[in-house]
Amino acid sequence: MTDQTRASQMTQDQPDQPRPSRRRASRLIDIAEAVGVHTSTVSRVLNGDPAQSVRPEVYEKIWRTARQQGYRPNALARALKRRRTGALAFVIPLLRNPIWVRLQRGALQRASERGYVVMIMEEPGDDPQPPASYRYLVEESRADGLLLATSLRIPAHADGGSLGRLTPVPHVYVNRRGPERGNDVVMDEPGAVRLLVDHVAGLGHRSVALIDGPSAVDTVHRREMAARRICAGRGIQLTVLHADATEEGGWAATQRLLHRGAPDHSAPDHRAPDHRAPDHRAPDHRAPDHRAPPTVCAVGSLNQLFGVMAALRAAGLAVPADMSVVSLDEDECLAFLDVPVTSVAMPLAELGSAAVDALIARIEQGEPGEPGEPGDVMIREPMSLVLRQSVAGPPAGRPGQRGR
Amino acid sequence: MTDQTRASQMTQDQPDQPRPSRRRASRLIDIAEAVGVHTSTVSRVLNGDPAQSVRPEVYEKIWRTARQQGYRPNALARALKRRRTGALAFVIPLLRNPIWVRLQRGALQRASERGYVVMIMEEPGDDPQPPASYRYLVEESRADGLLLATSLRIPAHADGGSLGRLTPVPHVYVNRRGPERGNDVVMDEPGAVRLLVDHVAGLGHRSVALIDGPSAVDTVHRREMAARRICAGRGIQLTVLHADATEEGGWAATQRLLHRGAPDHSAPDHRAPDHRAPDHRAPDHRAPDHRAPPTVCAVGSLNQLFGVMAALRAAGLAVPADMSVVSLDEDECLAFLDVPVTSVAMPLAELGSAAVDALIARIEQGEPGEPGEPGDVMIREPMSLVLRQSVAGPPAGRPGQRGR
DNA sequence: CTGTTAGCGCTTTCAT
DNA sequence: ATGAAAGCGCTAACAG
Repeated sequence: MTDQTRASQMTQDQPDQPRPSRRRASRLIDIAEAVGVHTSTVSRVLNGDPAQSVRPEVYEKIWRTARQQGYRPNALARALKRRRTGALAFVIPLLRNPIWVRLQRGALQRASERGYVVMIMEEPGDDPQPPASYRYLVEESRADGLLLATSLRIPAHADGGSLGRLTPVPHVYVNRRGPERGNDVVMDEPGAVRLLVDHVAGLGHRSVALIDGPSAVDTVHRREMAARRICAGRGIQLTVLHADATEEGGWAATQRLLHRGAPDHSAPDHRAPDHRAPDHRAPDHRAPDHRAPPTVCAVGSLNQLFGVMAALRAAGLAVPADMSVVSLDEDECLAFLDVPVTSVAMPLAELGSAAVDALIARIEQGEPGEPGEPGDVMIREPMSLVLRQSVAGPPAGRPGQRGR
Repeated sequence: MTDQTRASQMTQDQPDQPRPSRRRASRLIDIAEAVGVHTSTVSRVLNGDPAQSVRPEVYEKIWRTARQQGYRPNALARALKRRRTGALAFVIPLLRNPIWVRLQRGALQRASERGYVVMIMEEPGDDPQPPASYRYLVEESRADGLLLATSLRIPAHADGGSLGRLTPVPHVYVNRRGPERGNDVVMDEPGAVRLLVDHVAGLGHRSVALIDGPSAVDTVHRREMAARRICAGRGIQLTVLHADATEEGGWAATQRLLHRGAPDHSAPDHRAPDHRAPDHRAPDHRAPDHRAPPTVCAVGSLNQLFGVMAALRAAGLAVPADMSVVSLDEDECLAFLDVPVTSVAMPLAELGSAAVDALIARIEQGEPGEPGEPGDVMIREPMSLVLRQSVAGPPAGRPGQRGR
């Protein structure tokens, strides 16, 4: 079949050298013939079919020849027959954020334990697709189900259940909530926020700022809601600032925060070293703001954190003397910054592994919806505060206040 | 087949609700029947078989029904028949390093342009497997070929060509050189080193240190060789320090560098903030070292860079006044560090995309080796120096020297 | 121009 | 305890 190809290549020297063996992979039938039994027997033996037993001698012989022929079941043929590929697709928004790395690792690990392979797809950064646009992976039988960590918080109406229409596509939303209930695997964001707030409240802080990604991102939204509730309950003032989940974004948000309540816009041009810092949110319509200025910045992502620290530094604010900082994203590098940054470490690997379990449950149960309803899962693994040097009590003498 | 499963779930209320349609995906034969032609005709039309034409009316009708049935070719069946899966496997060592992220992006992008999907596999960090251990992906027909970026520099003898034995497995080494020649896709590391050395040499530096990963990593090895050659050629002293490609490693290597030639080991305990800093290399047997102390640190990876900066800071050395620093890994966050760090930006995305092209060439040519030999590829895209504030001339008055 | 025929490699009743 | 037969969904000769 590939004769023309081969022919065009054979007109070469060394025509008698041991030609790169073109022998194709060993098949079930090769073993069957070698052993002198039928393929179905080989199949049963190799798959450890518990139903019936085989004569110990054939059993032995089959395994032996399989091993010596280096037999590998053809995943394609098997999948075609079994109607199951043994692959999961994991759709990730922006590979650059380290949280996905950890999450991925947990997922990969667990999937392989359960006999699945994971194919990772990166959502094109420029135009985020709705989750339904990954249906094709299942419809084309490339994967049995979808792990969705797409960037946008999916409005209930927009994509409402279209993922499970027609051919029901097994899927779970990872670290996000999808439009329909019952397919979400998330962490305890409120718990993380509470840990953080309790920590700084205990130190005497009375006003905190939360700098996080766009509120269209579900995690961000959940953190914001939790923060509002918790701070209200503890009588702590909260200022929320949304910005891109980038260094730039963190920088810009911090600028906004620092210039809050400062009606003179004549502040020196605090710009990021070699970038422009576009202001993404509509101008703060409640400015000038007379609330107590925050003495703590909680930052939603590592990337933003770099921008926040830089902006604080540029404004001449010392951390933690003038401003405490906490990252909601743990990373090894935090320990090595000029001011080592305290963070909340989330159970990311557990999230990844739980998501895989949840997805496999949906795949293997066959019929979706209804009874035995898998339901949403919230990772119960405890998060922890990684104490470093970016948090202290509020600036001396003015608990909860900070001078200009 | 899934009857028992389903049955156990049917004993529920709402037995009359529009049960989640179990209709399975539309097949070729469904379209054929709807249109009233044979499946082969449908197949030809849908695949745009250039050989023959069809009556425009059937052509139209086929496309129309295909679209309205939401037809998706079953990748499994197709692959089984065509003996090609349309998938590539990308084996990556440690997802945490940002360079793989960029590389991945380039690869994903290009692969999808060429009609392939990429499944990413992460090599278990603890015990790196030899590349040959990923053969199974091809042998089981899960992928058509392998993009290998495994962590270890493969000794020529160890794995000698075993990847192409028996069933020849199409593969390329990405950013690495494999045991056999002809399957490597790499960047111009010497060029990067030259760019860096020329830059600092032009500023008057005469002694530079290269802090990089373990020399078992191929990139590291190539950079070291290039650095030795180039520095020798320019009369510049070079000190090479290997350490783990982590923050810890960078910290430890810097310690070693700073204590070089200081026979008194009574130096204060410069330890990383909250880690131990194990010394990985055998003690420097040529100590005490009387060469001119380096006035520039070139750092091989972003993770190490954090450790290097921290160690310099802890030692009371100002950057760039006392020591210039250059990262061989560009990343947005470098612009936001307390001292923004100059770096060499490598064409990572191009590398990823070139690797995909190279692999596809090997896959589609059928017969490996011999004529039309694809050969190694070196990415020609230019790298560039991203100038920030971590580089200055050598400490005043002592060109190329630095005080203790 | 289009239908027939034969599988790809494997699993799975159903016989024996 | 094992073989026969059917078929997953698609493609590719080869006929007409």
